[in-house]
Amino acid sequence: MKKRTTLKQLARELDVSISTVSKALKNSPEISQDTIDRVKAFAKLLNYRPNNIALSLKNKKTKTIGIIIPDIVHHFFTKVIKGVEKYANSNGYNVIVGLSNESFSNEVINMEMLANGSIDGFIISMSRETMQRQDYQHYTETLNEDIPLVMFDRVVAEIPCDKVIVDDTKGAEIAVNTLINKGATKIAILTTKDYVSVGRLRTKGYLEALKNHGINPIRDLIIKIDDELLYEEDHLDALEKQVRELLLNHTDVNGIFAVNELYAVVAMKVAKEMGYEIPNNLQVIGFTDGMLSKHATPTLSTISQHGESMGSKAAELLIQRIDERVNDLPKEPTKTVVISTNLIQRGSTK
Amino acid sequence: MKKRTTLKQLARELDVSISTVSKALKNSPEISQDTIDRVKAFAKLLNYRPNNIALSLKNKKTKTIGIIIPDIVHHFFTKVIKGVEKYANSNGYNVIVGLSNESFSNEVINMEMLANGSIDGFIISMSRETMQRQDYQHYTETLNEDIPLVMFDRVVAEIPCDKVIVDDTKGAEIAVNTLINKGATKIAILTTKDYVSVGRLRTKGYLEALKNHGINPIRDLIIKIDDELLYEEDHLDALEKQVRELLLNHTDVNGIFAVNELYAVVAMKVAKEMGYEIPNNLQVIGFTDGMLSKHATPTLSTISQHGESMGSKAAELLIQRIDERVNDLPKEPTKTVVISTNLIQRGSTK
DNA sequence: TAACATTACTACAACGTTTTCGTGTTGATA
DNA sequence: TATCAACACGAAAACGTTGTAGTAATGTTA
Repeated sequence: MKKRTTLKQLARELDVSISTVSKALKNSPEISQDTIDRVKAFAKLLNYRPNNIALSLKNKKTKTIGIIIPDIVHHFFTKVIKGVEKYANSNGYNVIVGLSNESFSNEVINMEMLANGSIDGFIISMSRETMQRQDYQHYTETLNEDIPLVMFDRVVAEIPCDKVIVDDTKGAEIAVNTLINKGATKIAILTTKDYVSVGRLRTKGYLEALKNHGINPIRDLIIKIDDELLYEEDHLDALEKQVRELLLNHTDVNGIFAVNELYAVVAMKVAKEMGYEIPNNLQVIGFTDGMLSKHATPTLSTISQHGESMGSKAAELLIQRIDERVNDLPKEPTKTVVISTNLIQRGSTK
Repeated sequence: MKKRTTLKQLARELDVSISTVSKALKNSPEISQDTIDRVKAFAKLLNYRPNNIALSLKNKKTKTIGIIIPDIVHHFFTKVIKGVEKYANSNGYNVIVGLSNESFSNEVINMEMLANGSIDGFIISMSRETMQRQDYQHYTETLNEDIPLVMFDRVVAEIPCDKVIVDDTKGAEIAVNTLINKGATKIAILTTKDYVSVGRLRTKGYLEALKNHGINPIRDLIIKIDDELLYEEDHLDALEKQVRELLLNHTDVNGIFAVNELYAVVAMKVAKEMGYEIPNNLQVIGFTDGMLSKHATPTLSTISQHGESMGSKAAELLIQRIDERVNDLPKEPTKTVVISTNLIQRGSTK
């Protein structure tokens, strides 16, 4: 195995000490200009570059942050990664990605793998299974070990750390308000089971909007979908069936709010098949702005989540914590940053 | 800053040497069962875990692989990452993701950042700009430094390294053959500029299929799209315009082969607006199987690229090379693995 | 000319591991 | 009782850096 150029090699060949080489490369005033020049020239010749690992060991920081997400084949998370990368890179940090695949044990394993000194801090969105089990021990342990942690989107109040979320409730409210203002009178919601925090909050927003307009919620119009494996396999059939039943039993539904893009698109598909005309007699709004929204027919109006901003913000918060830790600064109280949502109007609303 | 438990601390508190602690934790026969038990109990108590960075330094390997891709907000790349992660993780490797954003300099910077010992090897798909400039110096340098490199999808013959590709030509041929067999007689192709290798190869397959069926290619039907920023911003207008012109000037086009999903979906949209009925008087096939294909109306028939398989395979090849290097094994000649494509029939073909 | 500064370097410890090579204490054997 | 394993452990080097604390060889000052 060929070995990379090290200070030691340079020192030996130039017949000076390792310290001298190190200092020369850093333009230390302790070293004569002559020597500096010689060392630098030779270092360039051998294409010397300092070994990051050695530096990490010495400095006790890796300049790497770990991001753990439930699924990478998902536009929102991908946007977040992009935001994290951007901010991290421009601050000299690298990004390690860990995928939990919505599984609790994968999440734990991934975190343990990285918590052994490989990273300076975590950015995490909880896996579905973790939310279900409500087992947050691995987060607590991480914090106990004084490894900074920032949660985003799927967060949980019990963990005392910085968080980045969107105002799910407010976003949902805006969506439903919009539907109402545009004439929808009977609005259904496609949401997730309650253990998914974002689904729960968005449902709350839906209910509040109805209430503010004096509309009584109807149990039948609140469809809580079991989204196990939804994105991975083609388990869309169940979803389609539920939407079909909804529209059969309540033919006068004229508004649908879906807590994600996929539900909205599937709902539009089913509705179209059943003869509904979107947006004429049925208006639809989704949540999260991705590829599907832009290219569906009709194009889908959505509440945009600004994933990239969330990512940058999370990275910013994390790096602040890292600095705080490294420089032994007093600990700021934990923050929760709310990224504002906004409605992107497209073809699925009037 | 709170410090993690180290061997030294354990040693001091247990009043034995560091070596003893290290060996005890590894069940060395040199150490008495008594001591082993004591050490282990105490280590568990203090939640000791070995410092990865120190191990990396000592072992001269990081158990981390770097993957550099042009864009993460892209279903195909995301699938590849998933495949890489899966294989890597189950072999004890972590994955660092670097985004070039289709920019040459970003690619170079990212690689340099990681080549300083942070990773054991690279998995790369070239940025568009790199393909344009045909400047491969950073790849060559990486290989010269004996850092293993595996390229996928967007590869280039000049670089002597393992590669994972799909048979773009064959895939395109299958697509066009299918269109012809299903009755299409005048088939257009939406492709990229020639410097994008995959576009060039897929165009080649298109031409071969036509030739095999005795159909003369028509220059006007070969639309080479300048896809700068296509995915990032809404520069779809230009694309739409080109498709519209095509369909206006050649109203009898009854088949379209698009070298990616997005082109296909946009083409379908424009065609529908112009009154074409898909698949009755216009059939469409795309390349790459993503979210859009599954949820477009009609659903899009595509040549599947099997991104996840490509990722796993790339990871496998890379880890083999790493082992080869670490164990000073003789170097195998470089391989190019071709992942077979297949047609997924959906609603856009008869 | 003795005391002291300045210059231009080198030695060494430290970061946290692993591993090789000791070494002192037992108990058994001749 | 001297010799020698076997046992249980420790010292030290190595991985590649950085930074502190020396240290010679000059030059400057009183």
